Amino acid sequence: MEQIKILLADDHALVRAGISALLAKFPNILILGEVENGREVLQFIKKNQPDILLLDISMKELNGLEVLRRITKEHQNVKIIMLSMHANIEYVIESIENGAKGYLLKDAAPSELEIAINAVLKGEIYLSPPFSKSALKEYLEKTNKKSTEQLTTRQYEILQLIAEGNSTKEIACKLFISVKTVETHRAHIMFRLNVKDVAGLVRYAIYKGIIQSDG
Amino acid sequence: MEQIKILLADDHALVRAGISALLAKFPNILILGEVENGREVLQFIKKNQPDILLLDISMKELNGLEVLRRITKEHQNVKIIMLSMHANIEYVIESIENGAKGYLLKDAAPSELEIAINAVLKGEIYLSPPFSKSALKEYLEKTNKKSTEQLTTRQYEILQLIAEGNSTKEIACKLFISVKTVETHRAHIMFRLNVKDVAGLVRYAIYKGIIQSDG
DNA sequence: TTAAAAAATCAGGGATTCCCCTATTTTAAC
DNA sequence: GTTAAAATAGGGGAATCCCTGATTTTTTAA
Repeated sequence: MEQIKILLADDHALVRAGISALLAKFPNILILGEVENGREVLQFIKKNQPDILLLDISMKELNGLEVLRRITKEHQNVKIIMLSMHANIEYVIESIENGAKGYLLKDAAPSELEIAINAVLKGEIYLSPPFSKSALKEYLEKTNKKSTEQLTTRQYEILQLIAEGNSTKEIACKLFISVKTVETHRAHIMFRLNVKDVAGLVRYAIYKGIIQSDG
Repeated sequence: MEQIKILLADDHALVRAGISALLAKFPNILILGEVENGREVLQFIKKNQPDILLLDISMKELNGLEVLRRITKEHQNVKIIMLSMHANIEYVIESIENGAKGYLLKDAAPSELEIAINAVLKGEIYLSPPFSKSALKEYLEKTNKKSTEQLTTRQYEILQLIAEGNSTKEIACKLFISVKTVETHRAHIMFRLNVKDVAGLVRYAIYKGIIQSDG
């Protein structure tokens, strides 16, 4: 039996070591590496090809969803299972839409780990029990609704600059566009996200992991 | 060698199983039980006497700090080590003041677990490295109340309103003060916190837990 | 391939806010 | 009882925000 190569990403060393210890019980599983934030995931994955990435959502530097978006574009061969303490259906949907093959609650029974890993290796999608059935329904409903909460690359770029604290003028300079254009973009972004002020944009950006609240 | 009896309390089954697996490597450690919330800790401890309680802070039902307060009054023989993902010195101080013998970050290296357990069994107090040395210093400084990064009640109140997305005018109305006063307050707050825009205020507020990025 | 939709660009003008400075009153500290 | 800090507020100019409207480019769909 060939070994399953796994990369484990979680920002809490204890949790990481724990899950590692759990997985060590299975002889056909090999922990290729452990990393503690999103940035390290991207670095690691450039040099190594794990079969499965166990990816915690709440990480510093770059959060899991953000990492997910960046990886799935270029590394389709890596199957990603999200690890999360959030039982929000929104996270599940967002994860699956962005190419994750599984969504595992930290609340889950340890035995689920093995089940999830085997499932995604077979090409299936695995969701922790609270979701499984209802999730897909809601998912289908949402896909018909165009997922309003989606920004274009440009809008995303500008949102990031705003949330980082750049003024309208600074953004205009950096992107070589007019102040007026930046204002229009900001208005569009706010409309899309259903937010009415800059504070809301910053909260959204942090919530989504586009920027970090520290540093 | 006598066995060390441990009770493990954490609301995430995976994490619990992981730490359990880690501890299982030590023959002189016995996991007396695992529980998933504060209420269960209290129930368990009525019937069994672990030597050590590994107590996660963020749990549903009853959170760790609350459990800590209730247990230390009646069960002084149980040594409690807090488990936490929060690196806030405030939590550490609160924990130790309420009778915890240790404060372990989930960020900690797995080897710390053993070190911490041995330390508290000897009657010492163990804190995760980021604190250890600086913690007591900061504690002493705080009791003297200097800390530049401290806001007045009014400033705190206004910071919160700003970060929640209220405009200057809205804040002025809510607090029955002039728009100009709000502006002055905001300037003072920014000076204190060394930030230069509203985005920075929002990031700070989220970082400090004054507001949440969701909801 | 062409027509339609969406995205990206920019502007005018008025309301609002921001920024720097100054200033008074109230409250705390020593 | 003097000093220091906090809370209050104003003037004035620069910058930003908000709404409407518009052009060009790109993407999507028929």
